[in-house]
Amino acid sequence: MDVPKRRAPNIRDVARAAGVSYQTVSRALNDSPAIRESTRTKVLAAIGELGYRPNSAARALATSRSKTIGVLSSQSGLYGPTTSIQTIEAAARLGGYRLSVTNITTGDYESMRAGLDFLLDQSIDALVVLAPQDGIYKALRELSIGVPYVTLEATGLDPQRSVSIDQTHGGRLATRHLIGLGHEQIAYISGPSDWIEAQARYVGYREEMLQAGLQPRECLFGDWTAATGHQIGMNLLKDRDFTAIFCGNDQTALGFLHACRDVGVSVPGDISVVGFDDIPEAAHFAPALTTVRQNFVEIGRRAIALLLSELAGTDKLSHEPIAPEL
Amino acid sequence: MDVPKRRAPNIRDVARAAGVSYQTVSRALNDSPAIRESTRTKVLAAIGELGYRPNSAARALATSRSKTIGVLSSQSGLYGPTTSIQTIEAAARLGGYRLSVTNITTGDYESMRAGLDFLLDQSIDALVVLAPQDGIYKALRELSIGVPYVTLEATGLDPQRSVSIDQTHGGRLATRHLIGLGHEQIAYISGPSDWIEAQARYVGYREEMLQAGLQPRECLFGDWTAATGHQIGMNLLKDRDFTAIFCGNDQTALGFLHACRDVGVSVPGDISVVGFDDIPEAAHFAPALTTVRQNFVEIGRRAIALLLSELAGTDKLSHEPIAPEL
DNA sequence: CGATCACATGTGAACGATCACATTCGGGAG
DNA sequence: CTCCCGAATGTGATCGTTCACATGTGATCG
Repeated sequence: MDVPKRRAPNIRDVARAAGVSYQTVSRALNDSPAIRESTRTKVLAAIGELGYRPNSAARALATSRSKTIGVLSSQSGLYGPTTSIQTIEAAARLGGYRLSVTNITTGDYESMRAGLDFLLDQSIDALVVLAPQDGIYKALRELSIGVPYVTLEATGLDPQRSVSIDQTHGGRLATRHLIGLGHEQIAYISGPSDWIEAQARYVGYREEMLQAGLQPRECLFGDWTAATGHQIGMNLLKDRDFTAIFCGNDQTALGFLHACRDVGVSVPGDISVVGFDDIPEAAHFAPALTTVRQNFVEIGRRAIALLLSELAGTDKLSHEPIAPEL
Repeated sequence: MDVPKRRAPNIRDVARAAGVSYQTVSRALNDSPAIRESTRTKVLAAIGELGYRPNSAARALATSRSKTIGVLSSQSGLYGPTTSIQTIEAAARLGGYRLSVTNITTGDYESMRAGLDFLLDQSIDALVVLAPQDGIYKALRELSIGVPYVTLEATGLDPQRSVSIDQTHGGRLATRHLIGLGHEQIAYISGPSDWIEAQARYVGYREEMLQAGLQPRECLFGDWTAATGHQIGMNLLKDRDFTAIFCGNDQTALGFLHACRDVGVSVPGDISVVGFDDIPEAAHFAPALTTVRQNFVEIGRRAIALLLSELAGTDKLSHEPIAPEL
């Protein structure tokens, strides 16, 4: 019977090879203390010999835990979410969890719901929501999630389950910096209007302006891309009734800088520009960009720490928002 | 018995509610043709009422197909891989598959192997390898994969299972462009030395130089970041024994442009710069960058098409490398 | 020396789906 | 009216693991 059956070895094959019962093998796999060291090594040897890999589906079925964390993410090559997800993935893997990521291309309610539905069909153990748009709370409410979840970068609406950087504070920082340079006419280019954090940054901008006795300007909605930053910039620069600008993210700022070059306006001579995110490229823009750093790694770390501790039944951790820095 | 048990409804609960057998429910779920339309709707109604979701673990166990595609990806906020993965995710979801992504931070053999191991433990149905570094083939060879897989952006070493953009051709395009501008001393900044596609681009550069009767210069290894581009640039510009440079990717080019500003060298007046990738920001650099466009979306699309057709048992599709464009 | 007890191991029954096969039900042909 | 056949539905076994509990095995102690 040396004919290799087309079937992968299972726990009983290992048991037979090791001369023990299948349950003993199971114990060896799960680091049960109730097993003699000698038998454990015997079992592990058999496992190595057969090239046995535990079947995760069977395990998931028996334990009703899939060791999978679902991630709903707004489609975006954006630096922030990407960084956070990578951190989450690494931390999850360390904790024995894998990630199932679903991207949504449009931020509308329908596709959020579809994305969540897709994830919930997968019997995930926990959920990370990195879709910081307005519709998300409605979607989360309507589908009864049934598993622990966190929302990322959606400041404050649901503090118990959200990990975020204090965007309002970030907006104030950026604005204060410009005011400190002596500017009084400060424009603001935002991201899409339905992004929660973009709204929060505007709030920070607004508060800081009012506090300094200055007139906040209207919020110009972009889409986080350099192309839009450029386009809005070209429009703004026609009038040029401002001396400083706060851009919702660094890509937008890059586009704006480009517009300045096109029109022959010098930065920071004629106009001061502040970005947001501190992407690695920002230091190399022309000129180097002043920007607000967000610790996306910390975001990811906390998100996963929160979930894992909840999955392990430990007490909840702290939820204080993370402070950004200039 | 109206007490809601803490247990999620299963297929038998649905069957009971609909007044049919569990097998009939299964048939309704799997769009079996052997079921009357009226019973199907009856079953679907019961499903909706109970909020039943099929248990994917149980299904995976019974069918021995997990509907999961594993992705091994080199850690990178890099534009290319990120874009490809997003495309893959969308296409996979459309085909009913979900993605399990594992990032590796260092490109060494050990962590590749660990990453693959982690994925193979998950009973994946197929594998996408987006880790275009030298060690990957060894790792793939040593772990017997046992499922269909494709490697992405690892030009040509295993044409049957690889989807790639013709990097050599891309390297030639970029170099030819510079030669066409009349340059004779053309430098080259690469990515890390173990990246397969970086090597291929250098080959293209080299071939094109030789063909034009010019002396190719040595390959300077960076790490795809702007910071390194800047640093290498500062070094290079001390001597300034070249009039043009081909940068391995756009971020590197950005860093190099920064170095040029630092030293007071004008681009493209004194030195011509060509990038690679055509990231969305490239058009907004100062000055706007000439770059080689790679169709990362097409890469992702083909990868998933290849895998899905193999999973469905259809014939293999074409494997021609994708041509980049300037 | 035999009862006790902790420790180590083994056995049956889930988990929730699909697969393979058995059964029922109508309706048309002979 | 019977027989047969295909369409629709039902029943037992199975996938590979863990859980709950039963059983065996030494060592300890009076």
